[in-house]
Amino acid sequence: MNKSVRTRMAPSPTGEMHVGSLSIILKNYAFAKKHGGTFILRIEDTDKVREVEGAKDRLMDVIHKFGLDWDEGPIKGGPHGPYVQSERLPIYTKFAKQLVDEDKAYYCFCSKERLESVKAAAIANKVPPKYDRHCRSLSQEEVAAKLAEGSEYVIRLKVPDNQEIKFNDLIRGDIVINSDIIDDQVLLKSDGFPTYHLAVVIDDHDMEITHIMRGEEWLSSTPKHILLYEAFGWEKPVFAHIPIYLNPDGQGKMSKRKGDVSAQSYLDKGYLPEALLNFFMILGWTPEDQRDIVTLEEYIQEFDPKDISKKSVAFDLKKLAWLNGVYIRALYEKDHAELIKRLTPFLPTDFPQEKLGVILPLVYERLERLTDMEELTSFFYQDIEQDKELLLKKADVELVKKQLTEVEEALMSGEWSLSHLEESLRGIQERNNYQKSQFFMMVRVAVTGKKATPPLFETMEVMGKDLVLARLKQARQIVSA
RNA sequence: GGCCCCAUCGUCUAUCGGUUAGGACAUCGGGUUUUCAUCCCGGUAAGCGGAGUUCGACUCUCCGUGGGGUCACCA
Repeated sequence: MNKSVRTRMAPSPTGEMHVGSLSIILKNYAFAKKHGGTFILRIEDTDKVREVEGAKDRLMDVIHKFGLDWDEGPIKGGPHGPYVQSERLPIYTKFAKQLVDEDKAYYCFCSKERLESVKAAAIANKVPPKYDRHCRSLSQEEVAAKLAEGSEYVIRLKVPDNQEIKFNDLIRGDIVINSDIIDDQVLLKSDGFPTYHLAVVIDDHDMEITHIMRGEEWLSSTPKHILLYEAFGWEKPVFAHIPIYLNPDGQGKMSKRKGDVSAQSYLDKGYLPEALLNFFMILGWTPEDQRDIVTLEEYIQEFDPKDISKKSVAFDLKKLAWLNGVYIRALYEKDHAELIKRLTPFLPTDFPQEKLGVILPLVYERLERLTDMEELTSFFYQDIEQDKELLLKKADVELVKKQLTEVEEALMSGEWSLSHLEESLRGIQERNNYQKSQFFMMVRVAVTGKKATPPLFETMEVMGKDLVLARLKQARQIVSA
């Protein structure tokens, strides 16, 4: 292709960034980068009723948090601005009027009430609800009169009768739809704002978008856009409708009812942005060699939208969790300091920061999410309560008391080192021929209060002599009680 | 319901007419180990159904069935 690739993502500031939207941003971004093209961010804020305060900034903020960025768009600007639709109103009005002048669109003065009753009647008669084109046949004089008296109006597209509308989708191939099922679409709303359909077509053309990669939910409105491109006589971009994410159980598109849908919420839950990105990459697309771990750079090289799977995919949380663990372990190996930095916001306020460096090596490979850190390490700095039943598992009171006393005495003296700890405890176990699993598990529970912990000796070393001795004493009291 | 899209292990996928249908996650079992985790090894598990086309269909066609999307002065 000789025309430089230009892709875009156009979120609407009506809520938080959806994981599906972010995934589509990733694809548009990667495709543009792969071809040395341009990725554009455009804000589609034409619905003033649903707009949410601050949403626009959070949308942009989240994109940055995932390490992505746009080449043209809000903040950055660019040769095709403004990139916020509410700042482009005159453009839409101009083109809408142009369509009316060319007899490709018309004024409609129908009241909301009339529209409602037309719809209700259609439903009652079990026919597809559709505008009855009441105003399509208004004479020029009638329209002029209505306009003169200041009646509210919208501008609707004159959709042709029984016409085959064809377009090609990069992922699905040729798609043909009969125009009869398309309503005379509202292009310009009575508040003067354009509808999505008018605005996207004008902006995508104006911003010279070459490839539209968007969610599959837009597939059925693409014919409307095709009609508009043809009405304006504009060249059509390449379309690629990307399958949507289904709930983890595979039932229906992702909904708040069944889990988190905002990209930010996954960050908040301790997923690494790069792990999430990797997850988006391999959900519905596989690299040639079928590997699961793909970096952004590799993705840019290898990704091709035409290879995206056609089917909607379940948002498999299990795989995400696995991927996140892989990324946490890799980050630890690569850059301790960076992992510590990422972990910090997830630590409780009483966490002993100065000990993080020695605690982390003990637990990092047990972290599936950054939020796991608290649960995994709380016994290092918070009071614990040992379970008597657990302490006495596979042994009786007298034996456990004896064992605890022996351990206490052994650790009282000598230097506090890993080798000393190991020699002492192993010595006690071997000399008395204690059952390994019983003895070490008992000590583990006594010292940490937990059945599952990092390696015992290392853990005790990091805890320090005072704490360990105190815990042993506490355990002895609980057993005796 | 109309229209559109889709259909291989539980999940995500490989296969692009001829394979013992492969991989990853999950799951199960084993090894390493004082627990958990990591790591290593192994197992269970799939072509929705029915007609065609073909020497031969998971793969092509059609019809069912199932799933998803969409039918606003929302995007």
